[in-house]
Amino acid sequence: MDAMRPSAENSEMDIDEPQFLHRIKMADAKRANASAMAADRTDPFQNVDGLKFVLQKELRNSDVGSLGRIVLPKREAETRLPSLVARGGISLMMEDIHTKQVWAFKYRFWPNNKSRMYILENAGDFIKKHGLRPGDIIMIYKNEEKDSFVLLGLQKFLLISYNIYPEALNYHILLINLFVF
DNA sequence: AGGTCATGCAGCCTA
DNA sequence: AGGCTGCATGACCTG
Repeated sequence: MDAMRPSAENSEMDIDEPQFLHRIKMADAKRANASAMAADRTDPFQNVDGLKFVLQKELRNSDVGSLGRIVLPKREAETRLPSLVARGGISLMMEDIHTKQVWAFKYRFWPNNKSRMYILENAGDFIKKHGLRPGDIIMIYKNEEKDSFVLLGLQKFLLISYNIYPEALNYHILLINLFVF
């Protein structure tokens, strides 16, 4: 299982290489990595077959712990998920593509200083069922035609459909192949 | 400096 | 007592 996880960055250094060349190389690699990370955060698999990237989250200890709630990134949540007026939030139905199990999550926010924190609640069973751990990634896409969403847990190659309107559940099976790497 | 977010934790609830 | 809810705190990041 750990073999599937990202390995640590290769910091091995070419001893024969002049020091300045090595530094330039490392700086370039760092920049490339940084821009790749930035791209991931905004739109890693942009607009595939009508599915628009909404957000991704690398799961933390507190996300996969016993509380069953996942903190979502604020900017993407506010701009790309349904806006929340009441702090009680909204209920979301999600269908597991493999088991056809339908999960009931709750999307809500907490007041935090003068701002908000956005939370996906009742995620404990989902986390446990699929063995998600710190470092695993979930991603949410939106199907704009159906005004619905897709949720993925990357480490386990899970494909979960998530939508506001329960009648629109079958639309993204083709995505599976995109995430087998 | 101000914002974000991972986690701490008080107080309520339930048994 | 122990778990859960709802927010508070503080480390860290960004501009």
